[in-house]
Amino acid sequence: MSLEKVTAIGRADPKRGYDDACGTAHALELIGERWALLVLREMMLGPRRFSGLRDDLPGISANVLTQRLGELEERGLVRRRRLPPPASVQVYEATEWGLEAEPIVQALGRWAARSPRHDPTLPISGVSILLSFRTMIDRAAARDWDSRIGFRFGETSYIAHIHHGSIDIARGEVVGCDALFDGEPTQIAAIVYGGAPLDTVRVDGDEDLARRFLTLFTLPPKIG
Amino acid sequence: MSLEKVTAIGRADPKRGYDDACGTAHALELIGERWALLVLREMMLGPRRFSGLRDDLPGISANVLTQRLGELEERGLVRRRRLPPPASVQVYEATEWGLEAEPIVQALGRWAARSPRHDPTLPISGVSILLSFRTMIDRAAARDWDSRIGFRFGETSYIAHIHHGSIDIARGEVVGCDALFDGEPTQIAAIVYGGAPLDTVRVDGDEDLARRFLTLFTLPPKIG
DNA sequence: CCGTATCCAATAAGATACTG
DNA sequence: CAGTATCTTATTGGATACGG
Repeated sequence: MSLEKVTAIGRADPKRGYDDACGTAHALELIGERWALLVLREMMLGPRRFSGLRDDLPGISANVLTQRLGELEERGLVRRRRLPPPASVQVYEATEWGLEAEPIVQALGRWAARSPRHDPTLPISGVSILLSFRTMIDRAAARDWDSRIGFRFGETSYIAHIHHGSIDIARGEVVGCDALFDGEPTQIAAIVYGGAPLDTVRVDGDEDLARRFLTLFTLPPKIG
Repeated sequence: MSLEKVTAIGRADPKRGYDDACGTAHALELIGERWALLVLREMMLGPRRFSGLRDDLPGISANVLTQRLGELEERGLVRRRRLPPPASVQVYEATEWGLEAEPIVQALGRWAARSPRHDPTLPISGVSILLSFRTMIDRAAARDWDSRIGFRFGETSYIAHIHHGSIDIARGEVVGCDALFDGEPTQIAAIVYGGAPLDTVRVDGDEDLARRFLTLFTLPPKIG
């Protein structure tokens, strides 16, 4: 009894708390561990499998991913679900509350984009680049849009619906799109944010629309 | 079997980066270390001294505070300044860009306030409770306000100016206030967010106004 | 292929004592 | 007061091995 209790109190409950009523401090107890928020980010556009998470989080080790998933689940941010047969695979999905953390992801991203050290040529995941669109969209420029842009990143595809200055993103088949990008997320990022030429990815449909789409996203000015 | 140098080279350059172009990941490289964001938070309402930071971050050790301050300075979020004689003390202040991290602090705080594990009776710093007012103010309820509320927390005092649904906060002498609170930040938090009685702190000036002020801040509903 | 568990080396954090 | 230095503990990441 005593051995179990000690371990539970000393480590499991608040792993290493801040003893601070401030909501910010509590948030850091929930999602402040290394990798935790990035794991949650990867679930922002739908459930993910273990290996997908691992692939899109370069550098995370399997045991750390297991541990983070367990913590996020225990804290109510992530749910583990087994898909019905014949798929029968296990997936991890963000809970309602977990999805509500997107403003945190956005605030961090918007702020860090001004960093002189930010390197937009590093690899980036499909979820990240699409979420960055939601963060960086120029609402004024997109005010009169009503278009569907598809993205195919290997196995997984998404549709972005731009309308009334904002952008909805859903995972799903790329049907009924006005334009379709097919390529590596990192290439798309290089084009949108790094000014790279469009020819490193495949574009189907209305290419002019695709070009104009890419101009809807602009990084804030660097500091200095 | 394995080469010793490989690991050393592989991780020497970026201390322990995420190798991810996503802005969120970069933000975590800048302010994701333990304590870093809370140190920055304490500077959101003006420069702070080493010992003040230490006092308001219960549990941080001196060496970790030293290290975080050095990292935040090196990354351009914090500046070290020596006040002119006769004060001649060293203070740490957030840079412009550091101050721009306040939306991150707010997003985290707003989100975590819905946590079932959040304990508003823990100790809280003066800066934290005042920043929480900025996060939690009911803009509709404060729309027609134009009042100055003073706060005296030991040595340090602040004036909050509520007007047009928002709230400006500045450190400084509590002159020209319509009401003044004098007490422990933790007590104020218990009153505002925990429904504790008003009599644990001293209130000067318009007590009715002070009471109405306290109702301007409401926590979002808990999840469940 | 999907995870989980275990062992090990490298870091980061915490506690405490100490110095200008 | 404002930090350093030092020692101990905890966490992380990598490799690997193991069961479904």
